[in-house]
Amino acid sequence: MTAAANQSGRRPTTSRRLERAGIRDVAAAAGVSITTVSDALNGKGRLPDETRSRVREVAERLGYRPSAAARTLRTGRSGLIGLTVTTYGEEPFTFTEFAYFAEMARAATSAALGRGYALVVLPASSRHDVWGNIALDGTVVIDPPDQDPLVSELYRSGVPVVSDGKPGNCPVTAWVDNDHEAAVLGILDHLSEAGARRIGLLTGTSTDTYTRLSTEAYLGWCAKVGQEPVYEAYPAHDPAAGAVAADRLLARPDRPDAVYGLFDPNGTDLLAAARRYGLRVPDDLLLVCCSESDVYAATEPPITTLSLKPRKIGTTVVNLLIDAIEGVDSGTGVDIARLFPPRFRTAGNGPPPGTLMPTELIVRASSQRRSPRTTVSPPRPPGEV
Amino acid sequence: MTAAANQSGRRPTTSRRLERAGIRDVAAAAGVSITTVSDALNGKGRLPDETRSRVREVAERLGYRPSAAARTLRTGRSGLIGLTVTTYGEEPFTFTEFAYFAEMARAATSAALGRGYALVVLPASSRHDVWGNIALDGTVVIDPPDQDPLVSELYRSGVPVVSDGKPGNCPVTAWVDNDHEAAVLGILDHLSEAGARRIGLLTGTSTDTYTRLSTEAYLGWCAKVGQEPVYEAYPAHDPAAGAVAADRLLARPDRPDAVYGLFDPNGTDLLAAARRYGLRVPDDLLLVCCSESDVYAATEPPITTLSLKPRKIGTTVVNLLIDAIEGVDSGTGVDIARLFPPRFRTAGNGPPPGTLMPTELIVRASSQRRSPRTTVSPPRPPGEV
DNA sequence: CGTTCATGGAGAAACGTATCTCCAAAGGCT
DNA sequence: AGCCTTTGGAGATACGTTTCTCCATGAACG
Repeated sequence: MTAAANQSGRRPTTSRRLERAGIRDVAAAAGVSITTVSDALNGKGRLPDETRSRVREVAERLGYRPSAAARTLRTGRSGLIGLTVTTYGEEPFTFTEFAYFAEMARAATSAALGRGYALVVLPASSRHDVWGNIALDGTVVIDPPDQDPLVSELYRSGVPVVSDGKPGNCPVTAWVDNDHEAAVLGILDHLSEAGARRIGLLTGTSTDTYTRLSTEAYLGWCAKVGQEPVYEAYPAHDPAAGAVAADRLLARPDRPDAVYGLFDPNGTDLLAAARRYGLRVPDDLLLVCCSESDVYAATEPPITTLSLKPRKIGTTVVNLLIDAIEGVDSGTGVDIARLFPPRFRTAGNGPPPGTLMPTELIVRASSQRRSPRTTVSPPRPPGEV
Repeated sequence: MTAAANQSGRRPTTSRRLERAGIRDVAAAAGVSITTVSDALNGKGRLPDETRSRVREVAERLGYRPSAAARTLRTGRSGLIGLTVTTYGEEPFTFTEFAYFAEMARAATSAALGRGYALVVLPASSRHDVWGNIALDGTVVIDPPDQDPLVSELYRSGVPVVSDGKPGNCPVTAWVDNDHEAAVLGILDHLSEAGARRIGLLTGTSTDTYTRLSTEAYLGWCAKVGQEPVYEAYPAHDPAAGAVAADRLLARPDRPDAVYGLFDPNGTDLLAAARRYGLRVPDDLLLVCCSESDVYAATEPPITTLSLKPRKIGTTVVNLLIDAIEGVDSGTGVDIARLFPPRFRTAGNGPPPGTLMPTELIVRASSQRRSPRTTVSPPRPPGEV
C-alpha cells in the first residue's frame, strides 16, 4: 500500500468507527490535500480565496475541530500558562492575601485570554506528576520564596517564568512588584502631614519580600527622622493573631498616635482595639492599612487604605510573560534582550529585569484630622504610566 | 537508512542542537529500546526491577521529562479540566457570588489536583479559538444559562460536562446543586419559630436557577401558611441597587418583621436600612441572608447566614466529572451508567443525573429573640453525608 | 527429546497536525 | 521560441509518545 493510499483511506477494512473528523477527512471531502486544508484554515500559504472558503465550509459542515494535542506537539506551543500560587500549609494562599490574589488572578486571566492564552491554576504543592504532565508555554509565579526549587527547575528547563513579587534567589525571566519602599514612605509622610508625632507599624514575622521591604522602609524612615520605632510583628497567616497584635500595639506605654498595618484585616482589628482603649479615630489615632477590600469605605470611620493595584500587576505579569514566550516586545519597557535565558547559563550575568509598579493610597477619614482630600498617590518612578 | 538506524540516531549529520532529552536519548543511553523506557517509567510491561531502576536512573541523569503534548496526542488524555465561569458583561462573575465562587474554585482545584488533574480557567466569553486550542478531558460549568451554546457544543463533541447549578435546557453529563427549596423553607421555619409574623424576601430580577427556585419556594410557603408575600426584587449584579431595594422593603406600609436576603451584600444593606428606620435587630426585625463571608460573624449584631457550602459543591462537581472521564464510579452515589452520553443521541432519554447538596444555616443573633442556639441545618435528603 | 510457558524486550504503527520541499501549469518578457 | 516568475497545491516528514504485536531465549515438563 502506498503512502498516498494510506493517507486518503486509513482503516482499510476495519469497521470505521464514528469519531471526530480529522484534517484528513476534511481534505478528502473537499477534494484537496491536507496541506491545503491546514493552510486554508490557518490563513497561511498561497491560496485563492475561493479555495479557502470552500475548505472552511467543508470543515464547518463536518464539525472539524483541530486537535489541540497534535498542534501543540507539532508547534511546541500549547497556549497554556501556569499560574502558580505559593501555598501555606493546606491553603492555596494566605487569607490575608485573598482579595489581592483574586483580583490579580482575574486580571491575569483576562489579559491572557485577550492574547489567546489560558491560565492553568497550579498550587506549588501540586504533585510533581501533575506539573510534568502539562505542556506549559510559561509560568506566572506569585511571591516565590527564596530558592524555590520549582521555579529553578522550570527556569532550567527553558520555560519562561515571570514572578509577581521580586524574587529572592531564584532565577526568573522577569519580575514585577510594587514599589513597597516608596509606598511606605508615602504613607509615613502622609501621616506626618496629618499631624502624627509617633507612627507605629503592624507587621509580619515572615520573611517574604513584601514584609521585609516594608519593614525596612519603616525602620529607615524612623532612623532618618529620629523617631523611635514602635511596631509589633505577628504571623500574618494566622487571622486571630492579628487582633492580638493590634491590641498589644495600642497597649504599649509608648503608644503611637498613628498606625500603619501591613495586612488586610489590620484595619478592622486596629479599629476594634482603639475602641477598647477609648481612642477616637482619627482624633486620637490615625489609621492606614494595606487592603484591596472596599469594606473600608463603609467602616465607622472609613479607613484609609493602600492598594497594591493587583489588576495592574496581573496584567503586566501576563503581558511580560507572553512577550517572552513569543519573543515580542509589546512596549512594556523592559529590556527584551534579557528576557531569553540562555539554556545553559555559565555564571550569574546580573539580575533579571524587573518592573516596579506604583501603589495607590486611598485617603479616607481615618488618616485625616483636617478636611479630607481626594485620592493621592505616592511618588512613583519616572516613565511609568 | 533503515528505520532502526533512524530511530537510534536521528539528525545524522546535522549540528545536533542541544535540546531537551527525549525518550530516544534515554533509550540510547541506557542501551535499551524506547518501548522498555516507556514501560519502565510508566510501571507497565514485564520488566525485572533491575532494568526498571536502571532506566529510571538514566532518565533522571539526563533530566528527561516526557512531552505532555505527545502523551496527550497518543493517549487522548490531557489531564486538564476546564472551569467555565459564566460572565456578566466584562466581569468574570457577579460580585455577589464572589466569595462563593472563590471558595468553590479553590475546593475544585484541590480535588482535581488530588486526582492528577489541573484546572484551566475559561470564562464562557473566551474567544472561540482559545477554547478550541485546548485539549480538555472535561469541563465544569458554573451556573449555565438556559440553552448555553457553549455547553451544547461541548456535550455534542463528546466532552463530559458537569454543571454547578441545575441546568435549564442544556444537556450535561451530570449536575450538582444545593437544595434551594429546602434551604428557603428551613429559613422561613426558623424565622417563624423565632417569632416572625410577616417574613419578607429580598430577591433578584434575573432568571437563574437559584433566584427562581428560592423565590418560588418563598411564594409557595406564603401560600401554604396564608401570608401575603412581601418582597422586593432588584438586579443582583448591580451592587448599588441592593441597598435601594433593602430600603424599599423596609419602607413599605406592610413592613415585614423578618427578612431573608438572597444575596451576599443584603445583610449589610438591610442592617443599614434598619438603622435608618430606627429598627432594632433582632428585636424589631429578624435578619438572615445568604453569604459565605464571615464578616457577618462580626457585625453588630452578628447576622445569621445561609451557607451554600461551596467547598463541598466544588469537590463533588470535580469528582463527578473525573468519574465520568475515567469511567469509574468512586461512590458518589450517582448512576454511573448514565454518565456516558451516547455520541449521537437520538431522542431525549430523560434528564441527566443530578445531586442535591444540603446547605447550612449558621444561626447568629440577628435571627434570635431568645437565647442563641448552636448551628443547625435544614432538613436534608436521606443518604447524604 | 520435543513441546509448552513464562520472561524480557524489540519493532513498528499510530496519534493529527504543521511545514519544508518540490512540482506543474500558466502567464509575462525579451 | 525560450526563459523566468508567479500561482496553486501535493508529498512527505517530523513532533515524541504509547502500545499492539511479535520474537528470542531458556526453563519446565511429559
